[in-house]
Amino acid sequence: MDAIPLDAEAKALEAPGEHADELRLWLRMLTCTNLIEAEIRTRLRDTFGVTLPRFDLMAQLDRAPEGMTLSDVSRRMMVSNGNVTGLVERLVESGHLERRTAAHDRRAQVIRLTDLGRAEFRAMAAAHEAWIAEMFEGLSRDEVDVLMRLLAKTKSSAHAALPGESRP
Amino acid sequence: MDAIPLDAEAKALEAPGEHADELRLWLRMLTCTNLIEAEIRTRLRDTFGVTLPRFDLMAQLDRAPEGMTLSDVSRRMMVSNGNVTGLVERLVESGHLERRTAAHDRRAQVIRLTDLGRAEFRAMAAAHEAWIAEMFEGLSRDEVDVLMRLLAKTKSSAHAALPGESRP
DNA sequence: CGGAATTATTTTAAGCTTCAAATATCCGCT
DNA sequence: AGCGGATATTTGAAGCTTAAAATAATTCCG
Repeated sequence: MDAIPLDAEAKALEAPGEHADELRLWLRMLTCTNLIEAEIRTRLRDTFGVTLPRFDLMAQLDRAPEGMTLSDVSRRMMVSNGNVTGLVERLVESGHLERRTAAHDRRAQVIRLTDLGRAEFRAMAAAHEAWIAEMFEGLSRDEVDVLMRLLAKTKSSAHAALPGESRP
Repeated sequence: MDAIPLDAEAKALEAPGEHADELRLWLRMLTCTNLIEAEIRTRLRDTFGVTLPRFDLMAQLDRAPEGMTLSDVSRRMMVSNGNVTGLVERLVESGHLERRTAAHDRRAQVIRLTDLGRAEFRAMAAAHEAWIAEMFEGLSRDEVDVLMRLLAKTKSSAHAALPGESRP
Protein backbone atom coordinates (compact mmCIF):
# COMPACT_ATOMS: atom_id res chain seq x y z
CA MET A 1 0.00 0.00 0.00
CA ASP A 2 1.19 3.52 -0.75
CA ALA A 3 2.30 5.88 1.91
CA ILE A 4 0.28 8.95 2.62
CA PRO A 5 1.82 12.01 0.93
CA LEU A 6 3.98 14.30 3.00
CA ASP A 7 2.11 16.71 5.16
CA ALA A 8 3.31 20.11 6.21
CA GLU A 9 5.16 18.79 9.18
CA ALA A 10 6.97 16.16 7.24
CA LYS A 11 8.01 18.75 4.66
CA ALA A 12 9.36 20.92 7.43
CA LEU A 13 11.52 17.99 8.43
CA GLU A 14 12.91 17.66 4.95
CA ALA A 15 13.77 21.33 4.78
CA PRO A 16 17.51 21.55 5.41
CA GLY A 17 18.44 23.65 8.38
CA GLU A 18 20.53 26.69 7.94
CA HIS A 19 23.61 24.99 9.36
CA ALA A 20 23.35 21.50 7.96
CA ASP A 21 27.07 21.37 7.12
CA GLU A 22 28.18 22.01 10.66
CA LEU A 23 25.71 19.46 11.92
CA ARG A 24 26.98 16.82 9.53
CA LEU A 25 30.53 17.65 10.50
CA TRP A 26 29.68 17.21 14.15
CA LEU A 27 27.99 13.88 13.58
CA ARG A 28 30.93 12.63 11.59
CA MET A 29 33.32 13.72 14.28
CA LEU A 30 31.26 11.91 16.85
CA THR A 31 31.13 8.75 14.77
CA CYS A 32 34.90 8.75 14.35
CA THR A 33 35.55 9.26 18.01
CA ASN A 34 33.05 6.65 19.12
CA LEU A 35 34.38 4.13 16.65
CA ILE A 36 37.96 4.47 17.82
CA GLU A 37 37.06 4.77 21.48
CA ALA A 38 34.92 1.63 21.41
CA GLU A 39 37.72 -0.37 19.85
CA ILE A 40 40.30 0.92 22.33
CA ARG A 41 37.94 0.10 25.18
CA THR A 42 37.49 -3.45 23.93
CA ARG A 43 41.20 -4.03 23.45
CA LEU A 44 42.11 -2.63 26.86
CA ARG A 45 39.56 -4.89 28.40
CA ASP A 46 40.49 -8.01 26.47
CA THR A 47 44.25 -7.53 26.65
CA PHE A 48 44.74 -6.04 30.10
CA GLY A 49 41.44 -6.45 31.90
CA VAL A 50 41.23 -2.73 32.53
CA THR A 51 38.46 -0.25 31.81
CA LEU A 52 39.01 2.86 29.71
CA PRO A 53 38.23 5.29 32.54
CA ARG A 54 40.83 3.62 34.75
CA PHE A 55 43.38 3.76 31.97
CA ASP A 56 42.65 7.44 31.41
CA LEU A 57 43.04 8.22 35.07
CA MET A 58 46.33 6.36 35.27
CA ALA A 59 47.52 8.21 32.18
CA GLN A 60 47.00 11.52 33.93
CA LEU A 61 48.95 10.33 36.95
CA ASP A 62 51.80 8.90 34.92
CA ARG A 63 52.65 12.44 33.85
CA ALA A 64 52.72 13.69 37.42
CA PRO A 65 55.21 11.56 39.35
CA GLU A 66 54.75 13.64 42.47
CA GLY A 67 50.99 13.18 42.30
CA MET A 68 47.91 15.32 41.72
CA THR A 69 44.86 16.28 43.71
CA LEU A 70 41.47 14.86 42.83
CA SER A 71 40.42 18.29 41.58
CA ASP A 72 43.36 18.42 39.20
CA VAL A 73 42.41 15.04 37.84
CA SER A 74 38.78 16.05 37.57
CA ARG A 75 39.63 19.16 35.56
CA ARG A 76 42.06 17.43 33.26
CA MET A 77 39.77 14.52 32.55
CA MET A 78 36.79 16.83 32.18
CA VAL A 79 34.64 14.69 34.43
CA SER A 80 32.80 15.44 37.65
CA ASN A 81 34.39 15.37 41.09
CA GLY A 82 32.18 12.59 42.31
CA ASN A 83 33.20 10.49 39.36
CA VAL A 84 36.87 10.79 40.26
CA THR A 85 36.15 9.90 43.89
CA GLY A 86 34.68 6.56 42.83
CA LEU A 87 37.37 5.76 40.26
CA VAL A 88 40.15 6.53 42.72
CA GLU A 89 38.48 4.44 45.37
CA ARG A 90 38.52 1.38 43.13
CA LEU A 91 42.07 1.96 41.94
CA VAL A 92 43.36 2.34 45.50
CA GLU A 93 41.50 -0.82 46.39
CA SER A 94 43.22 -2.72 43.57
CA GLY A 95 46.62 -1.42 44.61
CA HIS A 96 47.30 0.79 41.59
CA LEU A 97 47.07 4.13 43.40
CA GLU A 98 48.03 5.51 46.74
CA ARG A 99 46.31 8.47 48.31
CA ARG A 100 47.26 10.80 51.12
CA THR A 101 46.12 14.11 52.46
CA ALA A 102 48.01 17.06 50.99
CA ALA A 103 50.64 18.47 53.31
CA HIS A 104 49.64 22.10 52.87
CA ASP A 105 45.85 21.74 52.52
CA ARG A 106 43.91 19.31 54.62
CA ARG A 107 40.93 19.44 52.26
CA ALA A 108 42.87 17.97 49.36
CA GLN A 109 43.81 14.36 48.63
CA VAL A 110 46.98 13.77 46.64
CA ILE A 111 47.01 10.57 44.62
CA ARG A 112 49.82 8.92 42.70
CA LEU A 113 50.61 5.66 40.99
CA THR A 114 52.08 2.86 43.05
CA ASP A 115 54.97 0.90 41.56
CA LEU A 116 52.47 -1.71 40.49
CA GLY A 117 50.22 0.91 38.95
CA ARG A 118 53.09 2.51 37.08
CA ALA A 119 54.40 -0.77 35.76
CA GLU A 120 51.01 -1.88 34.55
CA PHE A 121 50.28 1.49 33.01
CA ARG A 122 53.54 1.57 31.05
CA ALA A 123 52.74 -1.75 29.46
CA MET A 124 49.23 -0.66 28.59
CA ALA A 125 50.37 2.71 27.27
CA ALA A 126 52.78 1.13 24.82
CA ALA A 127 50.05 -1.07 23.40
CA HIS A 128 47.62 1.83 23.39
CA GLU A 129 49.94 4.03 21.38
CA ALA A 130 50.41 1.29 18.82
CA TRP A 131 46.67 0.76 18.55
CA ILE A 132 46.08 4.44 17.95
CA ALA A 133 48.77 4.50 15.29
CA GLU A 134 47.06 1.56 13.66
CA MET A 135 43.73 3.38 13.58
CA PHE A 136 45.24 6.42 11.89
CA GLU A 137 47.41 4.42 9.52
CA GLY A 138 45.38 5.51 6.51
CA LEU A 139 46.33 9.17 6.93
CA SER A 140 49.51 10.70 5.54
CA ARG A 141 51.81 12.78 7.69
CA ASP A 142 50.48 15.94 6.05
CA GLU A 143 46.91 14.91 6.67
CA VAL A 144 47.69 14.28 10.31
CA ASP A 145 49.19 17.76 10.55
CA VAL A 146 46.23 19.44 8.88
CA LEU A 147 43.76 17.54 11.03
CA MET A 148 45.73 18.53 14.10
CA ARG A 149 45.57 22.19 13.14
CA LEU A 150 41.87 22.15 12.29
CA LEU A 151 41.00 20.41 15.53
CA ALA A 152 42.97 23.00 17.47
CA LYS A 153 40.90 25.64 15.74
CA THR A 154 37.71 23.73 16.45
CA LYS A 155 38.64 23.47 20.09
CA SER A 156 39.17 27.19 20.42
CA SER A 157 35.99 27.90 18.47
CA ALA A 158 33.98 25.66 20.76
CA HIS A 159 35.64 27.11 23.78
CA ALA A 160 34.62 30.59 22.67
CA ALA A 161 31.00 29.42 22.55
CA LEU A 162 31.04 28.36 26.17
CA PRO A 163 29.11 30.49 28.62
CA GLY A 164 31.26 32.84 30.67
CA GLU A 165 33.77 33.30 27.87
CA SER A 166 32.93 36.88 27.05
CA ARG A 167 36.47 38.06 27.59
CA PRO A 168 39.13 37.39 24.91
CA MET B 1 57.87 -0.98 5.46
CA ASP B 2 55.16 -2.84 7.33
CA ALA B 3 54.00 -5.20 4.67
CA ILE B 4 53.10 -7.80 7.24
CA PRO B 5 50.61 -6.67 9.86
CA LEU B 6 51.88 -7.06 13.39
CA ASP B 7 49.64 -8.36 16.11
CA ALA B 8 48.89 -6.38 19.23
CA GLU B 9 51.65 -7.85 21.33
CA ALA B 10 54.28 -7.30 18.74
CA LYS B 11 53.19 -3.71 18.29
CA ALA B 12 53.44 -3.17 22.00
CA LEU B 13 57.09 -4.01 21.76
CA GLU B 14 57.88 -1.40 19.15
CA ALA B 15 60.09 1.48 20.13
CA PRO B 16 58.15 3.69 22.51
CA GLY B 17 57.14 7.12 21.32
CA GLU B 18 57.33 6.11 17.71
CA HIS B 19 53.80 7.33 17.01
CA ALA B 20 53.60 10.39 19.19
CA ASP B 21 51.93 12.46 16.46
CA GLU B 22 49.02 10.09 16.05
CA LEU B 23 48.62 9.88 19.80
CA ARG B 24 48.53 13.65 20.14
CA LEU B 25 46.04 13.86 17.31
CA TRP B 26 43.81 11.33 19.02
CA LEU B 27 43.95 13.15 22.34
CA ARG B 28 43.11 16.43 20.67
CA MET B 29 40.20 14.86 18.85
CA LEU B 30 38.94 13.44 22.10
CA THR B 31 39.25 16.78 23.85
CA CYS B 32 37.30 18.52 21.11
CA THR B 33 34.53 15.98 21.13
CA ASN B 34 34.24 15.90 24.91
CA LEU B 35 34.21 19.66 25.13
CA ILE B 36 31.38 20.04 22.64
CA GLU B 37 29.46 17.05 23.89
CA ALA B 38 29.57 18.22 27.49
CA GLU B 39 28.22 21.62 26.53
CA ILE B 40 25.44 20.13 24.41
CA ARG B 41 24.53 17.79 27.25
CA THR B 42 24.29 20.69 29.68
CA ARG B 43 22.19 22.81 27.36
CA LEU B 44 19.79 19.99 26.53
CA ARG B 45 19.36 19.36 30.19
CA ASP B 46 18.94 22.99 31.22
CA THR B 47 16.76 24.02 28.30
CA PHE B 48 14.63 20.94 27.71
CA GLY B 49 15.18 18.72 30.71
CA VAL B 50 16.31 15.86 28.49
CA THR B 51 19.43 13.72 28.60
CA LEU B 52 21.78 13.42 25.64
CA PRO B 53 21.20 9.67 25.17
CA ARG B 54 17.45 10.25 24.98
CA PHE B 55 17.95 13.04 22.46
CA ASP B 56 20.21 10.82 20.36
CA LEU B 57 17.69 8.02 20.37
CA MET B 58 14.87 10.32 19.37
CA ALA B 59 17.05 11.71 16.59
CA GLN B 60 17.39 8.25 15.12
CA LEU B 61 13.66 7.72 15.24
CA ASP B 62 12.83 11.09 13.73
CA ARG B 63 14.47 9.92 10.51
CA ALA B 64 12.38 6.76 10.42
CA PRO B 65 8.72 7.78 10.54
CA GLU B 66 7.61 4.18 10.15
CA GLY B 67 9.78 3.12 13.07
CA MET B 68 12.84 0.98 13.67
CA THR B 69 13.61 -2.16 15.60
CA LEU B 70 15.70 -2.01 18.75
CA SER B 71 18.53 -3.74 16.90
CA ASP B 72 18.51 -1.07 14.21
CA VAL B 73 18.73 1.60 16.86
CA SER B 74 21.47 -0.27 18.66
CA ARG B 75 23.58 -0.56 15.51
CA ARG B 76 23.09 3.04 14.45
CA MET B 77 23.82 4.47 17.85
CA MET B 78 26.75 2.09 18.31
CA VAL B 79 25.63 1.07 21.78
CA SER B 80 24.74 -2.28 23.28
CA ASN B 81 21.33 -3.91 23.00
CA GLY B 82 20.74 -3.85 26.72
CA ASN B 83 21.41 -0.15 26.75
CA VAL B 84 18.70 0.48 24.17
CA THR B 85 16.22 -1.65 26.08
CA GLY B 86 16.55 0.60 29.13
CA LEU B 87 16.47 3.86 27.20
CA VAL B 88 13.37 2.80 25.28
CA GLU B 89 11.68 1.68 28.45
CA ARG B 90 12.05 5.12 30.00
CA LEU B 91 11.01 6.93 26.84
CA VAL B 92 7.89 4.81 26.48
CA GLU B 93 7.13 5.46 30.13
CA SER B 94 7.38 9.22 29.55
CA GLY B 95 5.11 9.03 26.51
CA HIS B 96 7.68 9.94 23.87
CA LEU B 97 7.84 6.54 22.20
CA GLU B 98 5.44 3.80 21.33
CA ARG B 99 6.50 0.23 20.89
CA ARG B 100 4.84 -2.73 19.29
CA THR B 101 5.84 -6.17 18.17
CA ALA B 102 6.89 -6.32 14.53
CA ALA B 103 4.22 -7.73 12.28
CA HIS B 104 6.52 -10.12 10.46
CA ASP B 105 8.83 -11.13 13.31
CA ARG B 106 7.59 -11.71 16.82
CA ARG B 107 11.09 -11.38 18.24
CA ALA B 108 11.44 -7.79 17.15
CA GLN B 109 10.02 -4.67 18.75
CA VAL B 110 9.32 -1.73 16.47
CA ILE B 111 9.49 1.66 18.14
CA ARG B 112 8.53 5.09 16.85
CA LEU B 113 8.01 8.58 18.14
CA THR B 114 4.61 9.51 19.45
CA ASP B 115 3.16 12.87 18.41
CA LEU B 116 4.40 14.25 21.69
CA GLY B 117 7.83 12.77 21.15
CA ARG B 118 8.05 14.15 17.64
CA ALA B 119 6.93 17.62 18.63
CA GLU B 120 9.39 17.80 21.49
CA PHE B 121 12.19 16.44 19.37
CA ARG B 122 11.64 18.99 16.61
CA ALA B 123 11.96 21.84 19.06
CA MET B 124 15.09 20.37 20.58
CA ALA B 125 16.64 19.58 17.21
CA ALA B 126 16.31 23.16 16.04
CA ALA B 127 18.08 24.46 19.12
CA HIS B 128 20.66 21.70 18.87
CA GLU B 129 21.54 22.59 15.30
CA ALA B 130 21.99 26.22 16.25
CA TRP B 131 24.21 25.28 19.18
CA ILE B 132 26.42 23.14 16.97
CA ALA B 133 26.71 25.94 14.45
CA GLU B 134 27.74 28.23 17.27
CA MET B 135 30.49 25.83 18.37
CA PHE B 136 31.95 25.65 14.87
CA GLU B 137 31.55 29.35 14.15
CA GLY B 138 35.30 29.92 14.18
CA LEU B 139 35.83 27.70 11.13
CA SER B 140 35.50 28.92 7.56
CA ARG B 141 33.43 27.03 5.02
CA ASP B 142 36.59 25.65 3.46
CA GLU B 143 37.89 24.50 6.78
CA VAL B 144 34.63 22.74 7.49
CA ASP B 145 34.91 20.97 4.14
CA VAL B 146 38.50 19.88 4.71
CA LEU B 147 37.74 18.69 8.20
CA MET B 148 34.79 16.75 6.86
CA ARG B 149 36.96 15.03 4.27
CA LEU B 150 39.76 14.21 6.70
CA LEU B 151 37.34 12.78 9.22
CA ALA B 152 35.81 10.61 6.53
CA LYS B 153 39.27 9.31 5.81
CA THR B 154 39.94 8.80 9.51
CA LYS B 155 36.74 6.86 9.84
CA SER B 156 37.62 4.52 7.03
CA SER B 157 41.16 4.15 8.35
CA ALA B 158 39.90 3.23 11.80
CA HIS B 159 37.34 0.92 10.31
CA ALA B 160 40.08 -0.90 8.44
CA ALA B 161 41.88 -1.50 11.74
CA LEU B 162 38.90 -3.27 13.25
CA PRO B 163 39.17 -7.02 13.72
CA GLY B 164 37.37 -9.03 11.08
CA GLU B 165 38.02 -6.41 8.43
CA SER B 166 40.75 -8.23 6.58
CA ARG B 167 38.89 -7.93 3.30
CA PRO B 168 38.73 -4.50 1.64
C1' DC C 1 40.13 38.40 64.80
C1' DG C 2 35.75 36.94 62.56
C1' DG C 3 32.49 36.24 59.03
C1' DA C 4 31.71 35.48 54.14
C1' DA C 5 32.96 33.51 50.08
C1' DT C 6 35.58 30.04 47.86
C1' DT C 7 37.53 25.56 47.15
C1' DA C 8 38.15 20.26 47.80
C1' DT C 9 35.95 16.34 48.48
C1' DT C 10 32.26 13.08 49.50
C1' DT C 11 27.68 11.46 49.34
C1' DT C 12 23.29 10.29 47.24
C1' DA C 13 19.97 9.32 43.73
C1' DA C 14 19.13 8.56 39.20
C1' DG C 15 20.40 7.27 34.96
C1' DC C 16 23.70 5.40 31.46
C1' DT C 17 26.61 1.59 29.73
C1' DT C 18 28.73 -2.72 29.02
C1' DC C 19 29.18 -7.69 29.04
C1' DA C 20 27.48 -12.09 29.50
C1' DA C 21 23.84 -15.22 30.19
C1' DA C 22 19.08 -16.42 29.39
C1' DT C 23 14.69 -16.44 26.37
C1' DA C 24 12.23 -16.51 22.50
C1' DT C 25 11.79 -16.64 17.66
C1' DC C 26 13.08 -17.29 13.02
C1' DC C 27 15.44 -19.45 9.05
C1' DG C 28 17.70 -22.96 6.38
C1' DC C 29 18.37 -27.68 5.61
C1' DT C 30 17.52 -32.52 5.41
C1' DA D 1 8.39 -31.92 10.25
C1' DG D 2 12.15 -31.00 13.13
C1' DC D 3 16.95 -29.96 14.20
C1' DG D 4 20.60 -26.59 14.58
C1' DG D 5 22.35 -22.19 14.05
C1' DA D 6 21.46 -17.38 13.78
C1' DT D 7 18.98 -13.25 15.33
C1' DA D 8 16.18 -10.02 18.63
C1' DT D 9 15.54 -8.82 22.97
C1' DT D 10 15.68 -8.92 28.01
C1' DT D 11 17.82 -9.50 32.43
C1' DG D 12 21.35 -9.02 36.00
C1' DA D 13 25.61 -7.54 37.91
C1' DA D 14 29.10 -4.30 37.95
C1' DG D 15 30.90 -0.16 36.92
C1' DC D 16 30.68 4.65 35.06
C1' DT D 17 28.68 9.36 35.12
C1' DT D 18 26.26 13.34 36.35
C1' DA D 19 23.97 16.86 39.20
C1' DA D 20 23.00 18.53 43.47
C1' DA D 21 23.44 18.75 48.30
C1' DA D 22 26.34 18.19 52.33
C1' DT D 23 30.81 18.54 54.81
C1' DA D 24 35.11 20.43 55.79
C1' DA D 25 38.99 23.52 55.26
C1' DT D 26 41.04 27.58 53.35
C1' DT D 27 41.35 32.34 51.92
C1' DC D 28 39.87 36.99 51.59
C1' DC D 29 38.96 41.21 53.63
C1' DG D 30 37.20 44.56 56.74
